[in-house]
Amino acid sequence: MSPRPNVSEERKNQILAAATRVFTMHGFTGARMDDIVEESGLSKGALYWYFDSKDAIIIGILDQIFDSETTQLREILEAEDSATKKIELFVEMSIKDLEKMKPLMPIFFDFWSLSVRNPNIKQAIKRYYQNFLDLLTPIIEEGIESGEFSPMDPAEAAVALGSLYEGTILFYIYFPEIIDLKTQFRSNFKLTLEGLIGKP
Amino acid sequence: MSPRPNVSEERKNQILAAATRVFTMHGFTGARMDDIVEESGLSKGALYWYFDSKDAIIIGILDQIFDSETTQLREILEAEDSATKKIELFVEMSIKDLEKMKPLMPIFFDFWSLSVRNPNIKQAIKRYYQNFLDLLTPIIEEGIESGEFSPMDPAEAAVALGSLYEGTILFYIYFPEIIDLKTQFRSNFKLTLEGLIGKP
DNA sequence: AGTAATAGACTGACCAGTCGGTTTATTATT
DNA sequence: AATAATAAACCGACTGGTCAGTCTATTACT
Repeated sequence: MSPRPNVSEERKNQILAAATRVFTMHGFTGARMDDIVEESGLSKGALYWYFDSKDAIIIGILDQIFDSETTQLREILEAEDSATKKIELFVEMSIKDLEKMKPLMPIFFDFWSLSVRNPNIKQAIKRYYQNFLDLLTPIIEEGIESGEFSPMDPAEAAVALGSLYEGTILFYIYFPEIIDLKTQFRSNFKLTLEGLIGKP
Repeated sequence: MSPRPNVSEERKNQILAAATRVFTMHGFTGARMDDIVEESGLSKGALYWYFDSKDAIIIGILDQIFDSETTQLREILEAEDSATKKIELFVEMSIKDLEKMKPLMPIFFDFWSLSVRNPNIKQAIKRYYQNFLDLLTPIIEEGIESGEFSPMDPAEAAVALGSLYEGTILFYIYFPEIIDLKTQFRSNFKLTLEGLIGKP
């Protein structure tokens, strides 16, 4: 038995939450471990007790974000709807998620940038996108089989949808005053959905 | 008058070329000024004679890339083609450009990441995307007027095309073994083009 | 002679990670 | 019930190395 109550989970979350705030403000490179120390209300020793390095903290954050994201996405597949309806559901759910993610978006730039040099981070991101594609592909297959969509390569179409998703976020980051995320998102996917359906 | 032959332009290009190579290998943060010194075959004094700071070098690179990019893009507008044809031309030209840009792609992650904290870099990127949108919007307007495309907000559609463009590159970076850039690019834009055209 | 250009040793701020030590809750022993 | 023993959790001063940018000296050309 532990001679002290186990607070590991609580502390880890405390540190990840603090780190997320600090990274949001200063970026990964700009953030100092001492900033996270201060923000978390703990000490340097405590930080390094729970995480081996700055890198380990960022991977912790990534996993946290990605876990919650894909769990929700998976629920769409359960629905007994048409493929078109599922895609629409997916868009609406993404919009909701995006609102929560807004403040985190700048961190993603850092993640992408770090992933070039750090295989662990690269793997984490790849896993996430792969999951994304694995969820969309069967929906499109389904739509083609049912005759809702024109014949096409489902994997390719899934990448198209994913690209649109990520690209829209990118543009939004640079033009938040011009782009209304919800409107733009709906209109982008409406366009592509019509492309999927094709001409009769 | 210069008491020595003017080598400024040559030196600047020499430095930017070296810096591009070094950034590609190590990323912006990971690259040391001494690396660029070595790669350029010059000295630290020479580097700082031509560029005030590391930041100044990155902005130099950005301008170089963006200038060549938008110049080509502008030529499309000169063409006396239908809007559909112009979009197709744009896609084909983008594909050609992309091949050249492939090795530079990881640098863009750094640029995006840096732009969060650095207003100058942010401005440079915004300018580029804005230019991009300004070129696409009139093509779409034209298509709507001529009846080629369904009625829609041209600015919104331009953002959709831009998002697709950037998003596709993003996915390609993570799945180069699965995605064939040319095929994917063509199929993505074909999809959206059909969406633009809409049902009769 | 005068100036643009180049060289590279040096400085000083910065910061990830370490390490010896301290505290605290729990269990074992008297 | 008091005390000792134990191990997890925590603290923060310090180290060692890194690196952008500076500065003084030198070169090469007109």
